[in-house]
Amino acid sequence: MLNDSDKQAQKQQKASLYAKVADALRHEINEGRHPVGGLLDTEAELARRFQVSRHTVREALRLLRDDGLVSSRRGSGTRVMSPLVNARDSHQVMSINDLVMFSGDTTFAIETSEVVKLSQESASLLGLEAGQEWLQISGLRYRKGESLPMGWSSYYIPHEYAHIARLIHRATGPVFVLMEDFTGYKVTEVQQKISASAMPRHLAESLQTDLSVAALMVRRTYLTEESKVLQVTLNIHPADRFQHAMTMRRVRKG
Amino acid sequence: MLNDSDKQAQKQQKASLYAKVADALRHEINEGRHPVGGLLDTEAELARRFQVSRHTVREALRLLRDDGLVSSRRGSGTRVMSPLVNARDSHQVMSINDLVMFSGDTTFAIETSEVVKLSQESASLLGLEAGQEWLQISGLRYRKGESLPMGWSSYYIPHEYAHIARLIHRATGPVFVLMEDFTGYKVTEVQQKISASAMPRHLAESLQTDLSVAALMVRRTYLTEESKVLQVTLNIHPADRFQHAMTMRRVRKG
DNA sequence: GTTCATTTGTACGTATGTATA
DNA sequence: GTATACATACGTACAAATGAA
Repeated sequence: MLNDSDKQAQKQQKASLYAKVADALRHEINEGRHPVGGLLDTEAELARRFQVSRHTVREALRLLRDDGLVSSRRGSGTRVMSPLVNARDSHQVMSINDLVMFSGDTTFAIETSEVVKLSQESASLLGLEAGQEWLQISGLRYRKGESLPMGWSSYYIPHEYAHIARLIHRATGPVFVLMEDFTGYKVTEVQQKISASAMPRHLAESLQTDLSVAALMVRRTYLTEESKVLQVTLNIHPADRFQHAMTMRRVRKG
Repeated sequence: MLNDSDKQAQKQQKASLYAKVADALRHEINEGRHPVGGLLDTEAELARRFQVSRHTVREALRLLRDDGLVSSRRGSGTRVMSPLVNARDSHQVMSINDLVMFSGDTTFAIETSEVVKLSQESASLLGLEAGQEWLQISGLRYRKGESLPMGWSSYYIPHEYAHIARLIHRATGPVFVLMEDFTGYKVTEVQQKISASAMPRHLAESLQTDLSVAALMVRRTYLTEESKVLQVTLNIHPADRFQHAMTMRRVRKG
């Protein structure tokens, strides 16, 4: 049986050069040799010190950046991040099972596609401003092979992008990916709100359900870096046909 | 005002070369030009096609890999991932607003604390096996300063750890942290299921609500690395008093 | 089972662009 | 404006894994 330092040594021996450099720097940072908030040695200095090329140093620093341990800025340098921020356990990584719902598992039967002016009521439901115009695409969503719809989906898209409506018909992946592709914006934040309510009267018939069944409402707002709303989706499900599942995992450290 | 393609073009013009290559490939994949599960062109081919160096192609592919869109294997090639798996949401970092709920914001008024044998019904609700014995701690949860309860909370803990019940009374942070501390296990995974239902008859009175109001049910299962269930919590909220909010953010690099 | 061409991974060198101080 | 430091991009070479002959 190998002890820890043996194991570590063995590990280091097999590791790539940039991984060794990264481990060395990680160790130095953890030991407090580089003050938090301070600048790390420059890439050129590190290359000299470890007797490797700058390329190798950059690959090593990339690993540390991916771990949130350091942060680099062009012209400035590479800074050691606060351990409060890095801490790896503080951010948990989740796989969002139900976003998968929007790919191959389900089909979306579009019923309406039109530009609408938001009423006070629907605006508050969507978290948008009343009176604004949005492209609204609505329809029933079915699980593959099932005849009862799993819910009613509505997409709201800024009316200036109304022309991508036709693309959504043959879309395979999530719609917001299409939106990113065609607007040039990048979604950096998704806000999700899940609530319960009574079954909306006007949907009971299409959903082939009873007004006594509760509804699960899932609203997602897709925001760009500049906080522009690129898309809002609202999904309304009969309580007995859908539940929102999610798994959070502690990130394992390298 | 710029139209879409102008904006996209402008954005592309400012972007780095490898970002442009990545965007082009992303676009091709989204359009279905590269079959899912199939091999992408080799790095050398892409370099020739885009008239860039292999280095630039590799940087572009790195972006796509980070997004989970493709996956590379030495000796084999670069494969287009299933859209079920990719969708880049696989690594998103979320701040779980509602887990905060269990700390300072709210108070928990314990009403019952006893070891129960799970009925078939409650077992299926909890995702546990019927007939097993669990410590059940239940009570009303209040927001600070409010007189109406925001919901009914139940904690289920393996009966062999029943002695930590008394600790929960004065607990400040999340209960599962206590559990980790006293069992020596570490929670590596939390499964969450959110569903809607009718208001359970036996809770309407304590919650001071009406049977006509729907209920939002949030179940969390805390698992150790060995998939041992360390804790299950079930929260039942009147639809008008609670909604589950969550924010997902793309991890920023650099 | 071995050999061999293919393909990605690692590592080096060099040069230039661009943001920062 | 100038020097510095990271970012981008070109090139080359070899290592290691893969898969087919």
